[in-house]
Amino acid sequence: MESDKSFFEKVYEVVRKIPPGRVTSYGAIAHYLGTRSSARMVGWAMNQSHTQADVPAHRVVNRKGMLSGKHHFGGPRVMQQLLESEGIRVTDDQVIDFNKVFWDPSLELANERIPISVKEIK
DNA sequence: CGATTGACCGAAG
DNA sequence: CCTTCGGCCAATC
Repeated sequence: MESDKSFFEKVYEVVRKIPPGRVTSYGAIAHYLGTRSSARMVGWAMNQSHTQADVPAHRVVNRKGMLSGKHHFGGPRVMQQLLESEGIRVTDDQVIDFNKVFWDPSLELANERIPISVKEIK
């Protein structure tokens, strides 16, 4: 079972499954892992994500769709460029149409079917 | 070992 | 919309 894997490893695994042109939030990942309240740990996992490979951390933003961790990519421009390169519109450190590009692991991975879930963001 | 910090979230005022 | 607060847990000081 996944019990062998650390919390961080689970986070990395989910992040790797984020399809191009999509983004998710720390809370969504935390919720998917069953630790909704530990969204901060997801952030910490991303901080250590540099130790892992193929972890598109740029597809993970906070619940507002803001590029909160852009400074951790080696430059404040890197994250935005990576997202725009995937077709995601970013303006002023915020993802445009966040509700449309939002990818919720607890929904997409649970059913393993067609993506695109129009989730309402407050 | 105690206190602080952190790529967060949600509720309350 | 804003700020403040509590919670959660690991890494760092």
